[in-house]
Amino acid sequence: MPDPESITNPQVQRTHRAMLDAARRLLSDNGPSAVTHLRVAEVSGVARATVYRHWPDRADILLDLLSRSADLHLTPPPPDLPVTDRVTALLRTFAATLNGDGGQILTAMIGLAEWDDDVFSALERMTTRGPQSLRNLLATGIEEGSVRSDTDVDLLSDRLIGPIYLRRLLYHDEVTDAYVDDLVAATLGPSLLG
Amino acid sequence: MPDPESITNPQVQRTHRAMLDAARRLLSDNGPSAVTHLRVAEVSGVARATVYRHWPDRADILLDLLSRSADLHLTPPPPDLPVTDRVTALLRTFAATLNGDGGQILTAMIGLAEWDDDVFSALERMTTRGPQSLRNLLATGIEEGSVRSDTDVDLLSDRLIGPIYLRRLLYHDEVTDAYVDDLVAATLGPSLLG
DNA sequence: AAACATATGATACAGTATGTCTCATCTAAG
DNA sequence: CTTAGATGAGACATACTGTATCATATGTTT
Repeated sequence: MPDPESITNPQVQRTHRAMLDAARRLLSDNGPSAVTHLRVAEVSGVARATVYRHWPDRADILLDLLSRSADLHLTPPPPDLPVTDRVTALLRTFAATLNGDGGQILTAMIGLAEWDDDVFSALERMTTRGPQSLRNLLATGIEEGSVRSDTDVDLLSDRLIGPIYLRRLLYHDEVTDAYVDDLVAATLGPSLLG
Repeated sequence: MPDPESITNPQVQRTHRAMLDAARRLLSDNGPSAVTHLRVAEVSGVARATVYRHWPDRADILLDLLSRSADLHLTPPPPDLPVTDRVTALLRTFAATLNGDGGQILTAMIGLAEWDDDVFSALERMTTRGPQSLRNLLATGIEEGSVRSDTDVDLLSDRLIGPIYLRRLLYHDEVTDAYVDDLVAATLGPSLLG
């Protein structure tokens, strides 16, 4: 059985990567229920026993896969722009990730996290890092005066991210840049009038 | 095999209901993957063959269960109140449903709809009725002048519902009345200043 | 009340999936 | 070269899946 944390053996790295790639494809094509030891073995070409050696429990495969993919790429943009523009840029990259593979992975995690605490922990790590950088950005805006000072930062973050999630996860609509622009304008715009 | 649409036979009604109750409990306790013919038969006390007679495919059980539960109770409140108060009342009942069983069922549907078109159709019916009554309410507000006329109704609906979904589905936090109140105040409040 | 139609229960059956084990072979590292 | 560890191939028992059969129970009709 290979060491789960620091894998130095290149043979182990190869098989592990091949199996994870297969699991990723299975998840993307057929959903979480398709990610089993048997099917991962079939798709990856690795022996079934080896899949069990790496992940004794079926949920471990998904958790490993999801933990590695749990990056929504909500990196803060360069600080030489107005806050509202930086917020827009941040949310655009976030929406782009949701439109791509991130949306499916997030969907899978939401469906599993309700009944699996480990998946929920991974989901929590995945969904707190992004909003945090957004909150920092909004806090900067409040200091600058470009965002209303009586606005709750946490709620404001929810109001910017919530509609984007809604559109992707429930409506299965692509989140366009125009949608993000309108959302930011409607949410942060009126503050300039106060 | 019983007629799926108009069941008049009381015997069929009994077994069908018993099996659906078992499926509901299994879904709530252990998630969609636990809703199988075998386990529904065990929990309900019905013979396994009978479960197959009612739903030949495993997904049909969930789809039947989800379609019946797909009511988010987004009923419009009495029209003798200001629009913003009616919006608040509407969203409060919506949040209450999400806090209860509706949240788990919706979570299950989101996780399945990504890879099952039939579930997505059911999800679509479930998530369009509610926003529609909200949109009608917001349109009334625009006519009255209590909501900014330059606001896109669809976007405004998303901005009110999105954060509520976000809080329940991703954060697993209870959506309190206070949260709804703050959300409505922040979203519709500034319009009064314009 | 009797006769008919249908749904259910119980069981059997083959096929497949799951989880564990063994051992020969292969790979990596000293 | 030698040794430790990982993999491949297969066996094995168990459980789950999907279908079929037939006796029994239930509902409907005359």
